[in-house]
Amino acid sequence: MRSLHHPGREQLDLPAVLYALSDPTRLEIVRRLAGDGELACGTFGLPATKATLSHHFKVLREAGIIQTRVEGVHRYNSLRKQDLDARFPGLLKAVLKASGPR
Amino acid sequence: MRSLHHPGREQLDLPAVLYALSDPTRLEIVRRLAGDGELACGTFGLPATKATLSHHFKVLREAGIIQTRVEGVHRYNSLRKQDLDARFPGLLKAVLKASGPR
DNA sequence: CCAATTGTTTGATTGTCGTCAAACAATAGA
DNA sequence: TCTATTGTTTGACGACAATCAAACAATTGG
Repeated sequence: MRSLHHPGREQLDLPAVLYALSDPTRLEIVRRLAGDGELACGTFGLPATKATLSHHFKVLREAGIIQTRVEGVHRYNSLRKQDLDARFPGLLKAVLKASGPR
Repeated sequence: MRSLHHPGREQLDLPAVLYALSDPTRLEIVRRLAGDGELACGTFGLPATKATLSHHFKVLREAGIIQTRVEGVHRYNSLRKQDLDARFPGLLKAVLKASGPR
């Protein structure tokens, strides 16, 4: 399998980040990660096939919003809070707050 | 001409707002409005035809990010700062800050 | 080694987006 | 009234996005 691509902190692009967050499914993924820290792809229970979810994770990953750690047969995803906050201060917090209380 | 559509404050939708802001041209429009207050459509000097710009203004307007006031032959656009801040506290500020200094 | 599990990739389909030229609408001024 | 001026709308085109099924890859357990 091709290795997972994670852009560096300096490469984070605001339009790309906003675009990635503009999809309801991806926004929901981000909200859950914000609450739970680290989650495997299969544990989200969202109404989409695994192929579709894999696509959404890829969009979030390539925008630099999440990072994916491989452990055995699982992929554990987590928010890149520090990188996002360093590059776009207050943005993630505002988006999470705006997306409603958990 | 059909009257200009402006959604109410309560109807502002986060994904739609994030999507509208995810285009570089639209982001630039928002940045200029944030600095200059109120601007006619033709005064932006952006590299696009008037048809394309009209489209971008429409997307911003229908997402509730700007409001357009008709005066004579001009359309004056301004940011809906108060509505955005009421609905999504801190979001506009974070986006503007993240989009770089003017 | 074999089968089950987890997730990615590919190929196809369907729909939307950004862009432009051209036609249109509305207003202001001569 | 005629003519600029300003902006919107329409129609078209190419590019891209969301979705799924099916095939594939990688690991774990028996």
